[in-house]
Amino acid sequence: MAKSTPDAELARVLLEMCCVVEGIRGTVSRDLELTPQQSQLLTAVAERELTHGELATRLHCDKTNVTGLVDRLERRDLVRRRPDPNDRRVARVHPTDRGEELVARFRDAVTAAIETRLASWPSDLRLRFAELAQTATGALRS
Amino acid sequence: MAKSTPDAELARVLLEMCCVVEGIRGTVSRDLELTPQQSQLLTAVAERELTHGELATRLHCDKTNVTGLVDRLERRDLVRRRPDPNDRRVARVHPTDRGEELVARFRDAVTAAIETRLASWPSDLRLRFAELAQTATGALRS
DNA sequence: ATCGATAGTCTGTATCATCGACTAAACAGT
DNA sequence: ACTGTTTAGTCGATGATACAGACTATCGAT
Repeated sequence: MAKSTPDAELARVLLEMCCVVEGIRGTVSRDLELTPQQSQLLTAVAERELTHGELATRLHCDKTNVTGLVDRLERRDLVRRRPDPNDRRVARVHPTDRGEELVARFRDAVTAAIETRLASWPSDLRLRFAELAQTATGALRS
Repeated sequence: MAKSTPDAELARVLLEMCCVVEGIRGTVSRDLELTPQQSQLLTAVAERELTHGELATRLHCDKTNVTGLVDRLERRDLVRRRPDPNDRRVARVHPTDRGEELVARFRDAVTAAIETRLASWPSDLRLRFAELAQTATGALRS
C-alpha cells in the first residue's frame, strides 16, 4: 500500500473519511429510527423545499426512487408534498413540524458525536479544517 | 440556516462532503458495473484479507449482510473465500486477480475525478488538506 | 390544436440491510 | 472427557433502497 502519488493518497483519505462519516450518520439515524437515506432527504428539505427532481440530484439517485422515499416519510408524517400552483406537474417536498424537530435532533446528535471525537483538537484547528472542507466540497461538487 | 456554533457548522460541512464523495464514488462504481457497497468491500479486502466480521465492522452493517455481498462478488469472480486453517469457523475474503484489477481501476478513476475538480488548488494546499483529513479521520473513527 | 419536453408515478427486478433462528466450531470450567 | 457458553458464519423472511422501462399529466412552443 505505497502512497503512489499525493493525489491517490488524497483520494484514499477522502473515501476513508466518507466511510467514517457514514458510520456516524448511520448510528445517529438508527437512534432516531431513520435510515441514512431518510435522514439525508430530511436534512435536505429542511433547508428549503425541494422538488422530486432536485432531491434525485441531491441524493445521487433516480427520481423513481425518490417517490418511494417520500412516500415512506409522508406515511410517518415527517414530510409533506405541496403541489406547485404554477406548475401542476411538480410536487415540492417540505418537512412537517415533527420532521423539523427530528432534523434538529439529528444535527445535534451528529454535532455531539463529532465534538466528542475531536475534543482534543484546538478550536482554531477545527475551524481551519471546517473552512478547508467547505471549500473542497464546493470544488468537488462541480 | 444560521451557523449556530462552529461545531454545528463543522458537522454540516462533513455531512455535505460525505454526500459529495458518495456521488463521485457512485458514478465511478457504476462505470465499473459495481454498486457502491461492492466497491467499498472490494477496496477493503484489497488492502488485506478480512473476515466477514471485520467486513461488517468496516462497512457498518450486519454480518448477515456480508454473506450476500460476498456471495454476489464471488459469483462474479471478484473475490474468494479462504477458510482459516486455525479456526474452521472463519472465512477470510480476498480479491481475485480480476478483483485487484478492478480495485486499481476504481482508485484511478476516483483519483482522476478528484484531481480534475481540485485542479485549481496548489499542490501544497491539497497536501495540507489530505493530512488534515487523515488526522480527522483517525480521530473520528474512535 | 398539436408536438415535444418535463415531472412524477407505477411495475418489475436486483441489491442492500436487518432480525431471529440455526449450525458448526472454539473455548472455559468442572 | 463433558458440559455450557461464546463466536463465526449461514439461512429465511421482511422491508428499504435503487434503477430501467412504460405510462400519465402537464407545460411550452410552435
